[in-house]
Amino acid sequence: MKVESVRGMRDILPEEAPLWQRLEAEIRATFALYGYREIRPPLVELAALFSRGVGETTDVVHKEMYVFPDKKGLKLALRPEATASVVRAYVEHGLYAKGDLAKLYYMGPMFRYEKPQKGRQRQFHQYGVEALGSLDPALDAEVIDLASFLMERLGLRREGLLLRLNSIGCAGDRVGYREALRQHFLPRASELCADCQRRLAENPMRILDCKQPQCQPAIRSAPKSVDHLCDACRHHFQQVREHLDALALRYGLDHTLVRGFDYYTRTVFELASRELGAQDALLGGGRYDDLVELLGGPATPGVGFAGGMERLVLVLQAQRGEQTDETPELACCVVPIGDEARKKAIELLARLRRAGVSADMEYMGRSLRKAMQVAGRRARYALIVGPEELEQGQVKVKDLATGEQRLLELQEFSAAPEALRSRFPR
RNA sequence: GGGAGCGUAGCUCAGUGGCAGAGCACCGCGCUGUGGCCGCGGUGGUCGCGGGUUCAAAUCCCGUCGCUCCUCCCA
Repeated sequence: MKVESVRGMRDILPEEAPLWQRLEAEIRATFALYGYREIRPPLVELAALFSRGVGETTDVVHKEMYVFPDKKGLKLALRPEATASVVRAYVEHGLYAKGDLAKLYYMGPMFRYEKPQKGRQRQFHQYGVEALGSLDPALDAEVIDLASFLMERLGLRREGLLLRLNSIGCAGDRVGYREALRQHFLPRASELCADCQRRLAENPMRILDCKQPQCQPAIRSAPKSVDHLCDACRHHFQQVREHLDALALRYGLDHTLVRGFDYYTRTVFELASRELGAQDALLGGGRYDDLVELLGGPATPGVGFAGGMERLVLVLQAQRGEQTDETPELACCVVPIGDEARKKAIELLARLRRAGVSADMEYMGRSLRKAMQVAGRRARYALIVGPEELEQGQVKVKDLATGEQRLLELQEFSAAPEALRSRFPR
């Protein structure tokens, strides 16, 4: 049997893990600043949750979802996105009963059966927020502000980002809008690509998304969703834009932005990077005022966004390339000389760790010179434990940055943790 | 889903029919108990996998798996 990872599923190795940890910490801190609390739904849900919530005809559900039967034949799915899961949890646990706005965030792996390439894996990671319970357009703007602020904190230059905005109206508006699109595209069907001819029957809004050159003329002259909004939706969109202006958030209106999931209503937006190549979408989101009710809860509006972590890691890696961080991982490396000293060294090593001094030892049977070399790479200090020192009741501490050496009494290892720790300043 | 390129040592890659290589990394020695520089030596490979052509295949052909890029879709 050949052991290798499954296509599209990759290991995040220790080398890369600190970057992920930093990214995760930055995301959590930012979400907390905006009053969001973490929710951790399971990775596996009933497949029906997504076919109903996200939409049976969406690419993500009908082409890309991992679906499998469990031992009882129950149709399960690895989550392709998390909004449906969060809303399911919201309904299932009656979070609405608290009569307040629920501000929830999540972070974790998602699964889509796609062709892998740079910045796109089959198991990938998303972070996102969901604000459930308010129709306030200020909340739409806040969610966009949050997304934008997070990118700033991660050091993405504003000029490198592109915020696209649109409103696709409420369910009622879309009935009329779809009809208008159908009337527009039907006489031009022969100009459209094969995919779009199919979309014309299934979901004409999808045509707006098409990038095929042959479809562009018909798309450019197509009716705009913003011209088919009811009074309430038009007012809402106007308010969102005013709030964005007040927050000095720059955006471009994109009448072809319709997003890939069926649950969106009214505000939809996307943030892309100009510096990422083909997979340039950083995050996307919008309002979904019908989803809670659709999944069995009371009519409750919602707004949120989700972003991909792989792409942020790519951006952060590019940034890191310019600077070098040479802080050693450990405070101390214990280097014993001889078998007798080694026994004592193991004891001292345990004491260091209990005092909060990160420390490790040579386990590979390397020569003293080699052990010192490794210590020089991994740690700030080398603790040399040899027969000569032990005879005096001492060990030697070498500062590997300066080369200075001093002696340390063995009694010091029995002192208070803070005292011992102070002997190894980083 | 469609198109193109690439898989050779842990890493980066050279080798394009004739003994599988270099640099870096790793280990040892010079320097018997002290790292970073230098020098010398060494370990390490089913040449992604399977089949075919050939006296002979890392090299040519077919298939397959994986990665990368474009397209598509998206995060």
